[in-house]
Amino acid sequence: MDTGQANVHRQNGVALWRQIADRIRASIANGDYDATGKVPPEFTLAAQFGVNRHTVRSALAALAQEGIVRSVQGRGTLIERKERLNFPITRRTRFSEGIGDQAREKEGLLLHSAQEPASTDLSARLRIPEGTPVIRLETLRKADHRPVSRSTTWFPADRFGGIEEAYSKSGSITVAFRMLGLSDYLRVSTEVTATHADGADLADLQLSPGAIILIARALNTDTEGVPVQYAVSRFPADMVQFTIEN
Amino acid sequence: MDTGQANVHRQNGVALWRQIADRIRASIANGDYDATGKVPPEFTLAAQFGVNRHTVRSALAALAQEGIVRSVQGRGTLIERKERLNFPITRRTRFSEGIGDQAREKEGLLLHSAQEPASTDLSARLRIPEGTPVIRLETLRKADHRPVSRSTTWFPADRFGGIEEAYSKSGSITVAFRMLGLSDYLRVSTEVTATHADGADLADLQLSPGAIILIARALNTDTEGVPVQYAVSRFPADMVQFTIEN
DNA sequence: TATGGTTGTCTATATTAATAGACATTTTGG
DNA sequence: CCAAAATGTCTATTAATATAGACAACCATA
Repeated sequence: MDTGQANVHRQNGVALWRQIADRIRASIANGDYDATGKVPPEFTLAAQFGVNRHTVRSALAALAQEGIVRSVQGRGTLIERKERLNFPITRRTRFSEGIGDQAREKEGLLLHSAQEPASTDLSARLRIPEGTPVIRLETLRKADHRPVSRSTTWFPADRFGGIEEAYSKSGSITVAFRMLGLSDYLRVSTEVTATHADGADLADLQLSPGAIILIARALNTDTEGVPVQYAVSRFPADMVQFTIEN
Repeated sequence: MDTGQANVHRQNGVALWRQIADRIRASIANGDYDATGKVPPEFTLAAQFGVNRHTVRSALAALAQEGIVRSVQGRGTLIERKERLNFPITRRTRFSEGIGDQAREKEGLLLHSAQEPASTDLSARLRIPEGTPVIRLETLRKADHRPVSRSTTWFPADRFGGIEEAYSKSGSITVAFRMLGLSDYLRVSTEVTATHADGADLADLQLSPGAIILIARALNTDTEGVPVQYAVSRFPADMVQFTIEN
């Protein structure tokens, strides 16, 4: 669709090798090299981007570090991994079902949980008085053993006491809710923004610096419209896209 | 909500000053400095990020270049501009109404138009035979004289001949559709991804290199469900967020 | 098995990014 | 008006980034 044959820029605070790495990563995700299963030769890429071959090699080294490509002397640079998960955002958005069969193994890990008073912002979103106790879960989700999202999520403590255990056991919010007597819930709003990955993202999501993060801030309610969960989730932008079906 | 007190990273291909500029820009957009209307002193920022004061100065110089801050000797670094437009994505998403009163002046510019045969991908999305003529519009949207999106959008040529003129005159897709006899249309799907800004983005959207772009790929149909428009729009991520209300 | 295409490694050099320190200049507020 | 708190400017040094060229090592295949 978009050719994207824009050239690479100097003196912008982003090293050439990183810009090139980002471009190649995007091309791979886009399926541009599917015919061969290989990235074009270093020589060709260097000419294409108008840089020295060594600069391209730096870019490929970075991608190899991420596990996306593997260079083999004499053969070329092979594509190892190529994925972009699609997350449908609907009134009935659920993480695990959303992935569907895009991944064989799905995992939900509880990194940390705590009880705390609701901040001003949070209390407004959950429609509870400021300072009301809420349970905060820090979770990491994986698909086929690759981390795909890092979430911070809050629940009213009075209604969902013990949800940390329920989630820890089941690895699923949907199941945890069910264990606590909430059989159904609805996504009422989702805000989507994007930013550069910070240190925590790099560590948790196993990204390389300079990566882009998609952020979704979501509010779920029960069928009566009473807020039950507010979540801020961070996804690696090169692995994930959101789809909103109306 | 998220404190974001992650530190800055070295040797990642992204210059420290750029990482710091991005962080400060985000803090400004987030309203962190609203109390004073000023960015903290260079000394303080340097300590906060663990870098030399000169490095912070480079970051602030970049933000000044973007018109976001203005440094005044003796006083400090004043915040000039602070905006993040919100775009609701619903079944009845329209650009101009979506912005609503978030901007006083709204503009839609036609950069270029052409007629071309539909590609494989496009024909599938618009549900027309491959190669069927489509009209492509390249548009730029502004709010209060600042560019907020750069779109490429396609229409079936047989049904919407002359839409380039209609858009050019009105600066609005909604109005252009109406001029061609389509009084109503619906957003059926939107895909959201993010990437680094490329050269064209930098030029068209007046961004500084390294900026992040939110990409929305949208399909609109008439009330009968027949596709009438497919659009790929690019938004500066630090100025825009999407909201999906279910 | 020879050859062309490809990645791996090495040396050298120039430019950019980052640190460090000192001091000048300007504004604000007591 | 003075002092504190800012930003502005200058010099010097080190580390990271990028270019350039040459050649070795390896793989596929004709």
